[in-house]
Amino acid sequence: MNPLKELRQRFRAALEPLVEDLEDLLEMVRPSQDPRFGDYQANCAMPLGKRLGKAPRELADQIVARLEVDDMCEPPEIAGPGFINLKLRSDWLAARLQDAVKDTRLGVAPVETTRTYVVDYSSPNVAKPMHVGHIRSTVIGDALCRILRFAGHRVISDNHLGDWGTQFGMIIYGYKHFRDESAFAAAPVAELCRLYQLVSQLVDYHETRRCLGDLERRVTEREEAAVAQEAEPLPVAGAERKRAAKRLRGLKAQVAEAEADLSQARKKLARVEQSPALNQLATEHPEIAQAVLRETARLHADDPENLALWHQFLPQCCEDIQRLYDRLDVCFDYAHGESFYQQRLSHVVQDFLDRGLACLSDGAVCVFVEGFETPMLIRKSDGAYLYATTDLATIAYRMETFHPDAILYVVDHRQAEHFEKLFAAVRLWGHTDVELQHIRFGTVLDQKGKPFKTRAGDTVGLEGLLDEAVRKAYGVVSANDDAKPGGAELDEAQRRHIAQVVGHAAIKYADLSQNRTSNYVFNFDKMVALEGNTATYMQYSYARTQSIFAKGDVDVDRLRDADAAISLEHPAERALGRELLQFPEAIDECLLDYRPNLLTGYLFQLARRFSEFYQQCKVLQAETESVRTSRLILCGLTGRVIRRGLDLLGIQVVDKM
RNA sequence: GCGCCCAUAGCUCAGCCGGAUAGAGCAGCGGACUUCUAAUCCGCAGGUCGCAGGUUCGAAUCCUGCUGGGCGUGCCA
Repeated sequence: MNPLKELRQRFRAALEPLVEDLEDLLEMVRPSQDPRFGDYQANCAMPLGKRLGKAPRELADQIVARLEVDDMCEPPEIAGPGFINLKLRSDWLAARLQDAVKDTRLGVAPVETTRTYVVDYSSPNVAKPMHVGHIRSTVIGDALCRILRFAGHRVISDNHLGDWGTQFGMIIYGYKHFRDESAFAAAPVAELCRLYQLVSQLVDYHETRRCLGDLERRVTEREEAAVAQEAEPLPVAGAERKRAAKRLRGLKAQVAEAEADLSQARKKLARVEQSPALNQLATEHPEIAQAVLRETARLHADDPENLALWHQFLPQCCEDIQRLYDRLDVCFDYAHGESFYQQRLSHVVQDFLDRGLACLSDGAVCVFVEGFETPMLIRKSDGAYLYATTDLATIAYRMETFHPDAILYVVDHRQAEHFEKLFAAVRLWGHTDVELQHIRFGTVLDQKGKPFKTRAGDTVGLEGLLDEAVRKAYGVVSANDDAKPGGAELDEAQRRHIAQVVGHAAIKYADLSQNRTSNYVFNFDKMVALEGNTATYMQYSYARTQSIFAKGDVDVDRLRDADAAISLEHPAERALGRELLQFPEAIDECLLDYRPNLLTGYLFQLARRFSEFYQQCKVLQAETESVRTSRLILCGLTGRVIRRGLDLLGIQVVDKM
């Protein structure tokens, strides 16, 4: 049972005779923020008073008089200007807890109307090794899928792989010119990866070489502009003076930016030029960028040789990525990459043209969308298609194949405008009865606050990151085990297993516990810190629930069926019990705006309540047998809610830590 | 230039479709280990919620302006 939902139902009955249109009033029934005001509070008397022109306190009296909550709550109290404070009765709490104990869904009722969701997330470029930038989409997307499924929805997870772009032209070119036959035979994935990076570096080298003059010129121009601005006499008046100062600051920042770009470009060049081998390759392949594009174009034109290579390489590339998904415990129903939609692209463009939704401009096919100055391009002037084209084709396919009620895109916030245009174009195209959501999240930043760059080289590989987290977790697990008063309890294999679970969880949780819309500063130490609001704290709490059963030799399942009474005499018991009953509320809240951090927040609160309870209430040595049983049941339910909650986040638990 | 996002404790952040005295974690200080696992708990200290107006019985939350930062901005994804 969802207590909040139940209370709102009761308020609905009480308010209906008083007022029409009461949905917004019902939303004002909510959990109290301060325990002194009870468990829930209704704030609807004040706005209602305004609406009806009556005194809010008087209305609160009327509402309370009609409110039938005797079975559920202590007598409601009216406070301040007209707050209605509600405290749940302990016997009601205890009865609902018993319901939850017997319920495999822990009191979370399936949604009344099942919807079909397509969730599009992770979407790595299969030619490149996955790096830290892929974490957020993968982890958040996976968590949302799990939560939606648990809530009772039909969920189709789809990994929109980047498997058809220039990166394959690079690999193909590299394979044809640079491959090391024996390395390829021994470890094809690693060799393909090397080839990609080599070609990418050479392309980059020539591109940078070509732009160097522009970069130098830009620095000079900006310096001159800044000097000129500085030479201007400052206006005397306040606002004008401020504006001038701001302009100067802006110009100086631009100079710094240009200088940084230039110095980075020079470093890039030096890296190649200082290596005789690379330098030679660069000299031998001056037109490599164009050659790569030609290989890509041949692939797209169904050239038999390149297509065969693509068919050979694709599974090998995916193998590498799959290993990471296995480690992360992430899986997809479908992995329809860009290549899957190739045949449809020309039809999409033609359809837009035929219906007059798109037009030609400078040789490119454009969809103009209201509210945006710049159009969405769906075909380049050279005839090539763009990712917007693929996105449109993908939506059409999903609509006819899955008939979804909603499609969620778990993608970096920097693509917000792209999605706004895309969604608008889809509406023009006629798909109006589907919820399209860009589940945006903040960029992963480095320590300096700069976005991780995919090309710049210095990205942290995802695999190494996971290894490091596991390594750190191993250290902490061992230290904790060694420090146990009765001596260490875990053997080497157990420690390693626990370190795997704890390390991976640390990385996922660090991401999920943050509001997805804010930027995510990548901080290794913070990620794997094993204290505070972390997965480890939750996992530890879970392990403690299990260790009580082990120590007391208690059969949890038998206890569950025993129908024993639950007592909530101690404040810590009551607080824990109420928290446990709010699991359904946490799920609801979380799905309202697709924000997993609301679920982590709930779990953290629950784990804290449990720690308090654990500290203050002896379980195995409880005063009486019935209190002991009651507390054991609370421990059992706590363990199940934590385990289930973490499972919904894609995080596992262990019985001993 | 235009558009979008952000600004809350020393640090990292939560709270943001209006509710009572703004919350956590980390760091700091002081307590609690003959432990049902101290990876814990209790207490203290820490704040002009960027600034200025406005709407309201009531604003961190909504509106306007400003300041500071980030991102995006027709043929990359």
